[in-house]
Amino acid sequence: MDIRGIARRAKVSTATVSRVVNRIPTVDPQLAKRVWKVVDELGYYPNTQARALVLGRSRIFGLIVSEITNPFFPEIVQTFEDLAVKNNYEILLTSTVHDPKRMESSVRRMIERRVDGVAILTFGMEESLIEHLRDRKVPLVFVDVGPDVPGIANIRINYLNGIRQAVQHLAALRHTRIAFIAGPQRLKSAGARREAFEASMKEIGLSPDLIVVGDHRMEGGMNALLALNKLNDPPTAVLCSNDMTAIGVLREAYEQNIKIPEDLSVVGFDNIHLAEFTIPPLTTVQMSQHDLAKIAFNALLHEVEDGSTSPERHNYELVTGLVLRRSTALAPKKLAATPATNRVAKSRKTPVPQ
Amino acid sequence: MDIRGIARRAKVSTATVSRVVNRIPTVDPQLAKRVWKVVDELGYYPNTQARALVLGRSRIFGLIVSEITNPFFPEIVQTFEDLAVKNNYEILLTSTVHDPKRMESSVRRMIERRVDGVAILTFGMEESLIEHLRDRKVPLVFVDVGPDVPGIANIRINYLNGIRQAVQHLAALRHTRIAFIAGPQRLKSAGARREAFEASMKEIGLSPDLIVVGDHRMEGGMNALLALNKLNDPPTAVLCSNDMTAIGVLREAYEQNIKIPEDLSVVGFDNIHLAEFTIPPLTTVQMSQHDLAKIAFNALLHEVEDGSTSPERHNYELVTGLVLRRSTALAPKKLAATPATNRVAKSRKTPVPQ
DNA sequence: GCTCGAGCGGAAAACGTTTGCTAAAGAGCC
DNA sequence: GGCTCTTTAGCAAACGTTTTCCGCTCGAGC
Repeated sequence: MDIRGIARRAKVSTATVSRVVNRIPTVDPQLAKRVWKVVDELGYYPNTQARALVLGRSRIFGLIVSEITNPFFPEIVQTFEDLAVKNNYEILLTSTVHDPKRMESSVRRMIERRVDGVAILTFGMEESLIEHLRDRKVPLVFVDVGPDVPGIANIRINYLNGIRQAVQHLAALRHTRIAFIAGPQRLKSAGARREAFEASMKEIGLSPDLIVVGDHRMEGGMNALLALNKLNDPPTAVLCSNDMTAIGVLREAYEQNIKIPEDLSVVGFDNIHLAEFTIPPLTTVQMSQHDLAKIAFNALLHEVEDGSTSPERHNYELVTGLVLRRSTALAPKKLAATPATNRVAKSRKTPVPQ
Repeated sequence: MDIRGIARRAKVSTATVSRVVNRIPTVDPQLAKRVWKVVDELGYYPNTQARALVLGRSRIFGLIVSEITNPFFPEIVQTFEDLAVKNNYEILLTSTVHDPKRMESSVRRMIERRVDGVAILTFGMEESLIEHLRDRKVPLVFVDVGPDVPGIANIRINYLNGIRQAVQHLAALRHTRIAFIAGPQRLKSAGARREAFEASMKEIGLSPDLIVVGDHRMEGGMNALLALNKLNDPPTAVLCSNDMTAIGVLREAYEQNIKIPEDLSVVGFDNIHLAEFTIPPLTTVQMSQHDLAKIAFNALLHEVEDGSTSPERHNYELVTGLVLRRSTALAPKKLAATPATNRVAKSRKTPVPQ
C-alpha cells in the first residue's frame, strides 16, 4: 500500500506517483488519470511521517492549555481545530493541569514530534523550557502568559477596557462595596485582571481592597463568597476573575439564600457559552475565544509559511467589553441590622415542599 | 542535532547512540555515560517520526469526539491524555461537530498519520469509513455508538439500570406525568436512553409517550420545556437525555418562573462535573467519564501491545446509577385551574428592584 | 601459545517519502 | 533531415532512526 506498490501497479516510477498525488502539474494528464485510478482502487494514503521526514515540516501545531476541563478552553480548541483542518494541519493537544512535570513532558513531546509551532495557553511555564523551544527555532505564540521576549508572538488582552466598564456599571447601580475574586496568584493573566480592577476602582474613587483569591474554578467561587460573607460589612457586588468563579458564586449564593441580583450583583469574565445559561444569566466581560484562537493560529501559520520573524508584526491585542445580562441590579438599601443577619442559610437537604 | 551528530561528537556509531537512548543494556556503562553526556549537552531529542517509520508504530492514538465544546467530552479527553502521557502515547484529537465531511477528514487524517488505534465517540459515522480503518487493521474501539461487528471493541453502557432508578425515584415522589427529552434522533446512544426510559415507564405502569426531542445542548433543553408547557396537561417531571439538556430546562424554567423542584422535577444524565453546580444542584444519572476513558484507552493499548484480537475480551460494560441532588421533589398537588395559567412569565429585562 | 566463547560496538539495510538532476522523446525551425 | 528547445518521466540521494548481522577484543581453558 505504499507509494512503490502504487508505482508498480501503475507501471510508473515513485517520483511520478508522488507528483500526481501532490498535484504537481508537470505530469501528463493521461498518465495522471491512470495513476489516480490505481490510487483510488488500492486506497492509498500517503504516509505523513515519511513525508515530514524529507520535508522537514510535520504540519503539526502544538497546543498547550492549562486545563481542558475548564469550559473556556474547549471553545478555543474547537476553533483552533477548525482552522487546522482547513489548512491541513494537525493539532497536538496537551493539558498541563498546572503540574510542572506535565509542562515539561508537554514540551518534550512537542519537540520529539517535531511540531511546526506551539501555542501556549498555560502559565507558570519555566523559562528554561521555553528556551528549549526557542533553541530549536520552533515558532511560538503565547496568549497573555508569555514573557516579554522580543521575537515571540504574544497576544495581549486589553483587560482594562472591559473591567473598567464592569466597575463603572456597578458604580452606576450605586454599589460602593465591590469585591474582586482573583484567579490563582501565579497566573499572570489573573494578575492583570486584578490590576485592571484596582485601577478601575481607584479611577472612580472607590477602595479596591476587597479582594479574595480563588482558583478559577467553581469551587473557588463558592469558597470566596463564603469568606466574603463572614465579613462585618459584606460587599453588595462581586466581580470575578472568570466565569467559572462566578458560577461558583451563584451556586453558593443559592445555598445561602442570597438573591441574585437583588441582594448581590455578580459579574463574570470571559463570556463563555455557559454564561448565557446560568441562573440568572450572567453579566460578564466578553473576550472572544474565537478571535483568540484565530489570532494564535494565524500567527503560527504566518511564521511557518512566510518564515517571517519580524517582531513588530507579533503584537496582537484583543479587546474586551461588558455584556449585560441579569446578574446585576441596583445596590440593596442599607438595612439597620448588619446585612448578614437576615440571610438565612437554606437547608442543604433535598427540599420536600408541602 | 540528529543521532549522527551525537555519534560523531561521542566518537561512537549511531547504533550505539540509539541503544543508549533506548536503554538497551548491551552497552558498556562507561560508554553509555559518555554518550549521555553528549546527548544532554547538545539537547538531543530523538525524531519520533523517523523512529515511527522504521518501527511501524507511531505511538499515536486517535480520539474522535462529536463536540469538544460539550462538557461531557473534555473530562474524557483529560483522562485519555493522562493515560497517554503515562504510556508514552500521543493523542490526535478531532471533533466532528456532527458534520459528515469532518468525519471523513477525521478518518483520513488518522490514517495518514498512521495512528496505532482509534477511539470513536461520535455517531453517524458511515460504515464505509469504518471499513477503511478496518482494512488497515487499525485497532478500533467504539463507545456505545459502534456497529455490532465482531472483532471491534465496543463499550456498552447499561442505561437501563440508571434510568430505571430515575423513573422509580420520580414515581416514588408521586409523579405520574413524566416527560423525556430525547437526544438527536440519529444518535444511537440517545436512542438507547430513550428506549430505557420507555421500558422503565411501562414496567411501573406509566405511559411513556410524553417525549420531545432535543439536541443534547442547552438550547434544545430550553425549547423542549417550552414545548412541553404548551401542552394541556404539562408534565410534573422531566427526565433529560443528558445534563446539558437539563441545564437548558433549568434555565427555561427560571425564565417562566417555574420553581424547581417545587413545580417541576428535573433529572439529567451523565453526571458531568457541572451538574453539582447548577441551581438547584442536579439530580442525575451517573456514568463515569473517567472509567469510560480508561476502558477505551486500555482496550486500544492491549490490542496494540499484545496484538490480541480475541473478540471475547472486547466486551465491556459500564454501569449507571442515580445520584440524588436537589432538582427533584414530591409532585405538586393538582390545582383546579390548568397548571399553566398560574405560571407567570418573568420579564426578560434586567430587573431593577426597588 | 593456541583455541574458543562471551561481550560489545559498528556497518549497512530498511522504513516511505520528495526532488534535483538527467535523459528521452517529440515539436518546431531552418 | 538535422538541429535546438521543451516537455515529461525516471534514477537515486536524502531525511533520521532501528536493528540484524558480523567482526573485533579479551580472558579463560587447555
